[in-house]
Amino acid sequence: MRISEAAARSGLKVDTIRYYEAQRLVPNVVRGSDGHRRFSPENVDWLTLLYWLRETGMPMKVMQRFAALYAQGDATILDRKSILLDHSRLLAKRRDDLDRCDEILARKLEIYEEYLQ
Amino acid sequence: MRISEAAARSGLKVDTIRYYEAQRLVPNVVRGSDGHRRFSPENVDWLTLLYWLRETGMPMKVMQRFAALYAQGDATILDRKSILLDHSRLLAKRRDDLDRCDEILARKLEIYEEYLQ
DNA sequence: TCTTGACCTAAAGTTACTCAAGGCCGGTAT
DNA sequence: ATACCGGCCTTGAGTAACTTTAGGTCAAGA
Repeated sequence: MRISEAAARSGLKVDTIRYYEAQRLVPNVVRGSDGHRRFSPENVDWLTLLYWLRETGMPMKVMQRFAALYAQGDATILDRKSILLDHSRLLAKRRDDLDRCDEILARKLEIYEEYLQ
Repeated sequence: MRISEAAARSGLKVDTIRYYEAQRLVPNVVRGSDGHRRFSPENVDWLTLLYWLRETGMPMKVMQRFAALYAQGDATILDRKSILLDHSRLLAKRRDDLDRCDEILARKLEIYEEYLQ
């Protein structure tokens, strides 16, 4: 499929996909005879994963390492697993941050209410 | 107190505090006779709030609006309240994103396990 | 007295996009 | 046939939010 559809399906913007490809984050993207990118379902799966990893704060450098491993095939699955497990610990930390921030907001809003009534 | 202590207490870096002040995000910071910044407990409270708002993804522009209102005093509490309520909706969205990402990671890890055993 | 450490400013550098300029190409309306 | 449109292409500049660097002041300790 073409880039606009890959964007719609993955969540990433067209520009971001091109940028990610230039940064070697998206292996195996082939071109049609017109020079346009053609995305396979596997490509789109990968882009979708990148979208969620970025959305939840994985740094570019880690994504690059992850993509390099992915490009090397199944022999790197153990390494990729450990990257995803690390990221899942980061998700837990972020959830804690959200809880902490919620508390702080609740306290502030309480103080505002005192002023308001 | 001095800037390094304000940084330690708020969570922000020294450099970020200076940058935020330059961006008018931190009202009422006074200087000592040596030209150094002096932070009151109220300043530090404010910085801590900024730290958590940033940490949970509030854009700079919103922080600027929020800080401008804060600088104008109690008459703006209703507006500030609505900014914090908006942000708290954003927190909910982010929690959903984390859950969605967790699911995706779990599926990937499951696939990896199949390869690994 | 000399140096160390914490502070200061202004300006350049970095990250991760994002947008703009300019161009190619296939399809459709005139 | 030709004019125009939308979607793709590349390169390069622009942006946001810091972060680092360069260069300087000043008080206190060895």
